Amino acid sequence: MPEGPEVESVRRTLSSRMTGATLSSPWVSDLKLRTPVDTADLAFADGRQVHHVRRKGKLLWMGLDDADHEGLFVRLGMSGRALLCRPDDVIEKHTHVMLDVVTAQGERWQFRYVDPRRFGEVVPYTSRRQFDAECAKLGPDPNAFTDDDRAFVVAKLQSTSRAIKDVLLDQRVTCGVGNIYASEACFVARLSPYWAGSALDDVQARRLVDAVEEVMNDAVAHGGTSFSDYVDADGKRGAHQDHLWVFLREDEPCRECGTLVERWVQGSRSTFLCPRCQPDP
DNA sequence: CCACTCCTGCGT
DNA sequence: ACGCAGGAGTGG
Repeated sequence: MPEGPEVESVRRTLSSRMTGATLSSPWVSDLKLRTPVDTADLAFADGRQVHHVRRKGKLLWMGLDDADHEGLFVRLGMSGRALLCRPDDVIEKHTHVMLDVVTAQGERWQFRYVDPRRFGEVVPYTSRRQFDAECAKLGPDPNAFTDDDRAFVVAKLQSTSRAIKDVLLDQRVTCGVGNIYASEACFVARLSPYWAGSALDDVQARRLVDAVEEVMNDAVAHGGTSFSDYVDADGKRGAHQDHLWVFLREDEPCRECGTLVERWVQGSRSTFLCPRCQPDP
C-alpha cells in the first residue's frame, strides 16, 4: 500500500524512537515473506544499537553503524506495516517480525512487522556492498531531487516510447512513486498518463518532473495518504486523501473543471484521469 | 507492451 | 463468488 510519502511518515516515527535504541530478541515467523528470512538471520542484530533510520523511495532501513555496513531493510510491499508497539500489546494476526527495543532513556518498545499479503519483507544486510547493491537499483527520490536528478528524469522520460505513467512507476527512473502519485502527478502536469515519454517536449517533461516533486512533497507534508488502512508506526493515519485530484475519484467531479473523473486500466492497474484537463495524446 | 505470480481481505 | 487493492518481479 505505501508509497514514498507513507514510508517517510513511518520512517519519521521509527527514527524518533529507535535512533540510539538497543535491539534484542529478534523473532521471525515461519511464513515466507518476499525474501525468506528466519530468526537466526536476524541474530546479528541482538544487542546492537540503531544508528539511524533512513529511506530511499519505498525502501526503508535501520542502520546499525554510521556507514551502512550492517542493518535491516524493510520493504512494506502492498500491505506491510512497521509498527512500534508496547511490549504487552496484543500480537495481531500476520505479525511476522518482532524486535525488542529499549531507548537510550530506558523506554521499552517492540518493533513489529505486520503484513497480511506478505509481499513485503524485513531483510538483513551485512556488508556495505550488499547495501549499495540495493540502493543502486533505485533512481533519484523526488523528496530529495537535485538539479541533476530532475535533468536525469526528464531525459529518461523523453528517451522512451513507454507511457509516462508507466515510466513514473519505474523505480529505476525515480523511486517512491506508486500508483496514487503517478496518477496525481500526471494530473498536476495536465498530461494524459497515456502520453509516450518521447512525445513530451522539454516544457512538458519538465512540468511532469516538477509535478512529481510537488505531489510527493505535499503528500509527505500531509503525513501520507490513508484511504483504507495505511497508518504510520504509531498507528496514525495520514491526511493526503483529502487532497487527491483524481486518484480513487472515479465519477466524481474534477476539482479543476467539474468533468467526471475516469478510471482506466493501464498496465493492468487502475489509472485515474480527468479527460478534459488531461486530453488524449 | 501484456499477462501472470506471490498473498489476504474487503466491498459489492 | 468475484473483482479489486498503495508493489515488484518474471517470462512471453
